[in-house]
Amino acid sequence: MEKLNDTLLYTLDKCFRTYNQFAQRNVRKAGYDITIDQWLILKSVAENPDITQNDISKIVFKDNASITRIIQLLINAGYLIREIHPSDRRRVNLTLTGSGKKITIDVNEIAIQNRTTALKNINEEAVQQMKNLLQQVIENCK
Amino acid sequence: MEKLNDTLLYTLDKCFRTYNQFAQRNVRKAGYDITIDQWLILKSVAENPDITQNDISKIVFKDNASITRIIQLLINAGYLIREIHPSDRRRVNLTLTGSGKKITIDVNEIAIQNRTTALKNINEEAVQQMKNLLQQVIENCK
DNA sequence: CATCAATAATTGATATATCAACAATTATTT
DNA sequence: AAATAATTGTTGATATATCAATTATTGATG
Repeated sequence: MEKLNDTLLYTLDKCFRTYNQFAQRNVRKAGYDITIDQWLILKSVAENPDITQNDISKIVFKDNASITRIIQLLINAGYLIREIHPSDRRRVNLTLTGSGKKITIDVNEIAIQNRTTALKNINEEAVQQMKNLLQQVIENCK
Repeated sequence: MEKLNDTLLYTLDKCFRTYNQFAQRNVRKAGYDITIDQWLILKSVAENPDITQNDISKIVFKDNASITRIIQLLINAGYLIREIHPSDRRRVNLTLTGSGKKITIDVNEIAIQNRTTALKNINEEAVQQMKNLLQQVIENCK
């Protein structure tokens, strides 16, 4: 039987988890009480002011139900406001609060730094090539 | 602010999830009621008969607590037997049952097929290079 | 316009991830 | 040998993932 750690999925999994834990650790260390996943949602609202939760779920590649619950936590934390959308009562209208805006920007700085560290000694071309390969794998799995 | 989907972490995340969902779907479609994560644990027991739960957690890159709970599910499903280790009463002794052995092998076949599909049109050299890059990222995050 | 289909979001159930606290056992130190 | 430290695993609490069922609303069709 093929050894576990020879597979690409294994390395992918390990890399993603290592990166994610590393990034999360640095955010905590800087004193911010937010997860990377929560920040990604704040960021997608910041970048797309009129976005729906459905679209967020596609962007951050998570289930609709997860988005609802994470957003509830972000509201509890005072980073987001949820209202009924004026032109479509099925939708929600998400707005960043002042502290929501601040933490989105602050954590973004840390995220950029994280990326720099994670990609140390890897040239831009190689990163691009890796992205292309990952994209090809994604296509193959559809 | 940098767009979300330009980042490597994003593509990594997406690729891993897509691959995982794809693999999981194929396992279900073949009629097996087991998750990829559960199968990975069965497989690591099959490959390392005297393994501890601590070591499993390192191999599959998960928390100790998660391993305990997943193993409990595998016991409930009749795939694993847990006993006290004869020479160290702190440890557990994990053994695959007959159906545990069978499903480990069966799902392995599907996993090999999944990998082939996922890596279609990607040559061996590129896969190896991607693994190396991912490994480099892992090192950078330590 | 009444009905049916589609869409947006929520909720429930179960599995898993993570951290911290804990219990049991074994190893080490003095 | 007794005290202390280290190791192995479990449990509790909370967050998240996933699927299915449900509600509310809007859109489409006859």
